[in-house]
Amino acid sequence: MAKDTKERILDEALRQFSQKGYDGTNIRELTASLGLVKSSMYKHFKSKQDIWNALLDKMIVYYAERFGSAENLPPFPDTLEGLVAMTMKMADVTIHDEMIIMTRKLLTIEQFRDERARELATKHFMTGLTDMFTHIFEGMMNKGLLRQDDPEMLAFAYTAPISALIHLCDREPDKTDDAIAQIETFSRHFIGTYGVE
Amino acid sequence: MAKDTKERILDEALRQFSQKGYDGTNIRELTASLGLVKSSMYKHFKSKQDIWNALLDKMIVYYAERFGSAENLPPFPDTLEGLVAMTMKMADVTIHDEMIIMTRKLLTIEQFRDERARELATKHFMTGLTDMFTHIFEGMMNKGLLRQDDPEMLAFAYTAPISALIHLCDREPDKTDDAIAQIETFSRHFIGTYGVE
DNA sequence: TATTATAGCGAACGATAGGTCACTTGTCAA
DNA sequence: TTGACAAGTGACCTATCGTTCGCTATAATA
Repeated sequence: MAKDTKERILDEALRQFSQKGYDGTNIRELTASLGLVKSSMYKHFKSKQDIWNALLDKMIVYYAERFGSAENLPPFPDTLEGLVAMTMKMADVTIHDEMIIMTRKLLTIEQFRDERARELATKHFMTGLTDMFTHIFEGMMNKGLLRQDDPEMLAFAYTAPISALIHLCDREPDKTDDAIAQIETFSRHFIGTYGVE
Repeated sequence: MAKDTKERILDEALRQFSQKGYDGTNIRELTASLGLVKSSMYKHFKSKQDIWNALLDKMIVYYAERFGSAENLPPFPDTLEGLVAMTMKMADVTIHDEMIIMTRKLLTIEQFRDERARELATKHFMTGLTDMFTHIFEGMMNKGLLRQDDPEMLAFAYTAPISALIHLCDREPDKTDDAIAQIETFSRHFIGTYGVE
């Protein structure tokens, strides 16, 4: 039950920080959401800032485990339709998984005030996606599925619009269905342009 | 001198809100930056929230004047190189103009907590750019400069990556030069793909 | 010149923030 | 059975927040 509370505090902190920001979140509300009183928090963390630090540590570890190693990369699609399918699968997860949504919101909100949040934001929103798809597109070009081109440029041209639509879902959840449809349309347009055959 | 102070408060509020967020900004520091004491602010605004409201009013008016009317649209480029030039000109302004940068940061930070900030964010970051380039690409397709295609899709595919690089500059100003170079490379790659001849 | 509105000031307000501390409770090992 | 420790509680501290108020200096108006 002990470590559980520490984890529950971190979970609730992610929830509230991502909604109201670090400054807009107060310990009393945070702990009250867990059925605790604010002083209880200090049995698990030294300070509010300490919660923030632990939360970012956790996010960094999670990101490294999830996207940092080559083993966790998705397999290269062997058809153009496979690329669409893989894209839609990834989009669906990243758009609907509440934890991932909150992480993205948090990084978006706090990127200008916290150094590590800034670094993670660039990884999450730009380089991570580009790197992943650079590899995928390299593989697909070698298999003759994609027109020969600069794979990194194509990866960027592919992921940036999708990323923009994901951010739109974070901002306006009502538009989620539209955005997902747009992602698929965009993906098909992309393979229509760069796909072979 | 009277209205001047009111404007100066709004300017400084934009500066501090965009750096530290609404909650992270306090009236004492804000007014002190203008050589005033905090109570003087209340001669010009009813409350802190009132500053926020006035600031968003101003931003909405500014955006409508700048991008809302057809007259202020840039002229259609009549060469592919003209598209690159126009893109780089717009990117240069939007990346280096401090007021625009602060506006973008503010909308990024506060988009999840303020309804009007959310709406403006979607306009600034998505629909505004897409709409503008949809028109431009329609014109260029009619002139035979761009391959016949869905102009809205192309506009989205063109502006989203550029927008992502602009956001990167906001987050990591050190990478500004790289990002600008990337925008040009991307723009040329785009006309290489969709340009005629 | 007398009057009035404006804009600034400093002191003070209540509310709330993060944080500390002495205390209680429950668990488990010695 | 007892002692130690972890986890939770409520009272309390200090700092700071946004806000109000009475005062003053100035400048425009009548």
